[in-house]
Amino acid sequence: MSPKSALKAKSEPTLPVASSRPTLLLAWYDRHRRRLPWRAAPGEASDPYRVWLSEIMLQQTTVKAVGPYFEKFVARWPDVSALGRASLDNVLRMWAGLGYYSRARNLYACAVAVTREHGGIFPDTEEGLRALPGIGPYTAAAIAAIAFDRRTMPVDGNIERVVSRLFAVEEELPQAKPVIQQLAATLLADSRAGDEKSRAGDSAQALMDLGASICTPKKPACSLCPLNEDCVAGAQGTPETFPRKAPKKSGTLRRGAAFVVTRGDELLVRSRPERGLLGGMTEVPGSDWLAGQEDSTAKQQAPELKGLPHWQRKVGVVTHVFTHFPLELVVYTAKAAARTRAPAGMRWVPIATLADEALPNVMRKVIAHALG
DNA sequence: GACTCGTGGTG
DNA sequence: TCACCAAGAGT
Repeated sequence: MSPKSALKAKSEPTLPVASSRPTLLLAWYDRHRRRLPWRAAPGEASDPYRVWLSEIMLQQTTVKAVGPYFEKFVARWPDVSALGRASLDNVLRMWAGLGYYSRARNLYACAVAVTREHGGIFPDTEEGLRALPGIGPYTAAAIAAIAFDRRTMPVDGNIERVVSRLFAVEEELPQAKPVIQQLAATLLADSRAGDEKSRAGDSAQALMDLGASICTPKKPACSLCPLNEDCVAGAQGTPETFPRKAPKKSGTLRRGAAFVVTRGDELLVRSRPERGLLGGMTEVPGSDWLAGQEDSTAKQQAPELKGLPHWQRKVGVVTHVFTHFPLELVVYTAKAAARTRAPAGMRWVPIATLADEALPNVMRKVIAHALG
């Protein structure tokens, strides 16, 4: 303990330690923490592999959506070396439906790197973690704190919201990120000398649990909040107006056509380019997806399929909303003769095994619309 | 710093 | 309904 803090402690002997925000936060967490599949039991060491896997899956994705995927992954690949020995195709198939598919590619690349370059052991520092594929500033800090008890504060959307309310940060996001990062770090409990744990991971997860269950985007339950007493936005009665941010523009509608061609009990599919939207995932052939495109224009774009007779347009359209644009697809179906060969770059797959394909949800919608 | 990148839930 | 949001990263 430094002379300065010793002096402070002596001059303010009546200030109860338990009233500090970090302490209140941890006390609340010990009572109300969520039980999640990737969390170690209280007092037990957490598995860096499970922490890493969950953090990647949880990027921009809800706890509820991640649950089944996490269980599937750890059942099939119980450690990072097992995942590193898998194939990218199998990883993409297991990831299908969870979204943001570049995460799956980076997940696999990271597992290979840890297996081959780090002997199957994750780096235990923020810097070392940050150098791995798919691990950015947030995830590096989260793993360092949760898995290795490094005294650092990861800042995600939850923590941005909690902190911006607690201190009534008027600056808009994303400009406010550095300020929020600094303020968030003040919520870490002090490191004690010797064998005392910093509990940085618990502090971070406490803020996330708080953001998920009490300090919610809309209608926060301030009366249940352990930090209610010194929340500036709460005192102002305006917690919902934080964090400040500029309104985002919605994307322009794009249209396209999709062609569902069957050959008996098989379906014609192809793989999308490795980079870009739905990179590397399976799709049925179709037109480009363009703003202002007419359905009749979209239908022209299938030169490889021109030979097929009896095209039938399904009534209605399939709609899907991506992060930055909504999409409308018209669906055409055709039946190919028994021994029709797949055009270059395409292949026939049994309809019965479509569930095992790396099919993004928008394609599942298209196929269901066509065949259902 | 501004875009790109999925999907499902919410009020 | 629809805008917003969710344990963000890569370019």
